[in-house]
Amino acid sequence: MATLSDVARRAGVSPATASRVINGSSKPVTDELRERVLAAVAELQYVPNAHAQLLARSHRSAVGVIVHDVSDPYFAEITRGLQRVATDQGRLLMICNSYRDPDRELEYVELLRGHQVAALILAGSGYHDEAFTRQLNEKLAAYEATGGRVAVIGRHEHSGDAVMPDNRAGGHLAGRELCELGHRAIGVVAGPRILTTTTDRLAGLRQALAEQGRELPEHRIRYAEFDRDGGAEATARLLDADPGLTAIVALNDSMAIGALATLRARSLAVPRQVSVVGFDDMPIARDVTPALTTVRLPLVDMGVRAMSLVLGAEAPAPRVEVLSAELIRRDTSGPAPAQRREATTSAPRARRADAAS
Amino acid sequence: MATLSDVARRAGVSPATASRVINGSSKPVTDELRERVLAAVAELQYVPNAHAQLLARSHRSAVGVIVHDVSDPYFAEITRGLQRVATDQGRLLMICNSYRDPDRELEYVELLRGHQVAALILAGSGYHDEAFTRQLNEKLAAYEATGGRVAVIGRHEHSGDAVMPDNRAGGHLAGRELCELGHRAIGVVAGPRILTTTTDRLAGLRQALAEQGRELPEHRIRYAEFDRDGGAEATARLLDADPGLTAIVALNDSMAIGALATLRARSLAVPRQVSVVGFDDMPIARDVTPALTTVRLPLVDMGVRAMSLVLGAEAPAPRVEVLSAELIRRDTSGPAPAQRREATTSAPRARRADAAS
DNA sequence: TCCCTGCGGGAAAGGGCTTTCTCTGCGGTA
DNA sequence: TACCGCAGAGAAAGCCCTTTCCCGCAGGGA
Repeated sequence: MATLSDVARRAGVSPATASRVINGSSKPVTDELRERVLAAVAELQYVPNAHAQLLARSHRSAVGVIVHDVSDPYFAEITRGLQRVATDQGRLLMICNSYRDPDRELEYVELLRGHQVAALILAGSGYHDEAFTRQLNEKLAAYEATGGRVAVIGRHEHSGDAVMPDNRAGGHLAGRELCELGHRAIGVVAGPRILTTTTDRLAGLRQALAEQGRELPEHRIRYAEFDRDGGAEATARLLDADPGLTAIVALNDSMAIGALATLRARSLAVPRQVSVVGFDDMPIARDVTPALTTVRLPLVDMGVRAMSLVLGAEAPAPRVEVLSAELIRRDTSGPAPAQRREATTSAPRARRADAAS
Repeated sequence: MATLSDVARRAGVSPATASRVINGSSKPVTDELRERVLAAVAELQYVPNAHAQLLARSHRSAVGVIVHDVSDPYFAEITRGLQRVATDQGRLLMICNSYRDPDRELEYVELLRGHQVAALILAGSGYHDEAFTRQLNEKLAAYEATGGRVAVIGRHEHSGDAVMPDNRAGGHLAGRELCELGHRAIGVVAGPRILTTTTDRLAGLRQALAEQGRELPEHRIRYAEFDRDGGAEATARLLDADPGLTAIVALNDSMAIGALATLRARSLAVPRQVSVVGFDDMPIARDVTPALTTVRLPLVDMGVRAMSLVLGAEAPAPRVEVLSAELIRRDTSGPAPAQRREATTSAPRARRADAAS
């Protein structure tokens, strides 16, 4: 690899001058020397060693991002928002997938810190895990102590600024909608219970039911992976245990798609026999058939805000921005079938007649 | 930020010793000193400066990857394959999204070279653009000349090893299937014509029709962006121009999903009135309704192979691995409706009666 | 007893770049 | 003419690590 001094030698100038030409320094250089340097760069196909540069100018310009998985639409959208702002400001993003592994999350914080990022953004649910939360907080605090900026998206329990989708309100929206449609036997296809996102959404849902004097018994909840297959499987378990269900809330859209797959496999008509409500409003939600009723979160905006917070002026105290959820009515939700309402027992098909309550 | 010498000073040892402890060097260090160093590291929350490390050990270990967009399922799957191999070998991946902007692609090659990556992988279609292709090739050659390894996925026109999905055979598969189902009025929803992927797939399709003595007239092809909205829009244009179409081939699954949306909006039954065949077999293909008939490409495997090539032994000459495509029959394809076959003119609805040929 | 060996540790030389500081030579003012 | 100031170029001091080379010392063989 050609180095700067190779270029300088070839151009017959000092490395200092070469550097100035290459970086468009404010220090003036005569046109003749400039030309010579540029020519040498072209001839040698010179590319500056980024590590050496980064080391020399102790600049911190890149921003580190830790997400569950960029190719998961939820995070893809958030990342889009992050990128938009970062690009505007000429910042490079270093994106890391934690695949929801707490240890990996911790490692990535170190890694990114080691890479001298100017700021750190963690997106994705927090964990109900005291020890881990404390550890992560220590690391983040240490990073902030050295001038690093931190923002989290969708997790409240950490130091630094936070952008929070209103998961609880979203859960409430879904619950209220189904209640108003007359559903009483509502099952929930939930993500891992260790995630705060799961419990927050569940809490909102529970509250909506409570307002109608109902409750959400634990046996009507199935926890599984937060993805399509998890949703399919949880739905199957739910239906096996309680065939009288008239509605299913999936705690994210991927799971909802899995739920629809299971319902289709069992020839249950959506929404005539069973309604389905998702969560997140990922782009694909409108393209499944029937189009998915879901709770929309302003994902791109969440990314934009987080990045703005972290690149903007420092605040005396951590800021929290809550972004609200919105119900998007499409075609997977409809009135509860009269004859199926509140099929309280759980024997096979037969008992769909007893309209309870 | 604490530095290595801070740690060393605090532990009362030399930086050399501190470094050895921290990196688990082969050189032995007495337990007592080791303890002291480790304690100092913990107290100072020391994290080595990655740039300094990378500069000091001139090790090239990371691998650069340039894709269109990681959150596009096509590339997400490929990336999964790349990751798998890279992780196994303890390599870090630097992933860059070019968003199909040739200039950005060129920039990223430089950027990654500047970051001293051990290898470079470019995934995604090539361009029909001589000037660009030449430029990129020069850059890649310069990189290879300094010991860098290069592999491309899905583009043939560059130096370095190549992993090629058999786009042409895939197009042929789709075309033959539709011919066998009796379709004669076949429209194509294509990606940008500047992409070699588009033209390769189209060529295969054309060949399949030619084998049946048919041809694919240019007016039955609509070029648009390689995404859902592009597919929806192209389908609309296609249908406007030629309402007698009984089948649509979309040149990737995202476009196929857009096509399904347009068909649904126009109340055209799939596959009864119109068949649809996609391309790629992204995960979502099985979850749309009707489930998408498509041409499967071994995306993950493509990633695995490319990374293996690039991290494996160097070959005297560039290698090319061609991976074959496979037709996946699902529910969007069916026999051509008898009365709609080969509606050759293009006036409005009325002429669906003339069953030609 | 002397020399050699080997081990644990430190000094110091990079690695490639940026940037401050220094130096030279020129034009302009007193 | 003598001096000042400044523009343009280079020398050199870092930036933070890794790693080679070297040194001192203790133990073992002759």
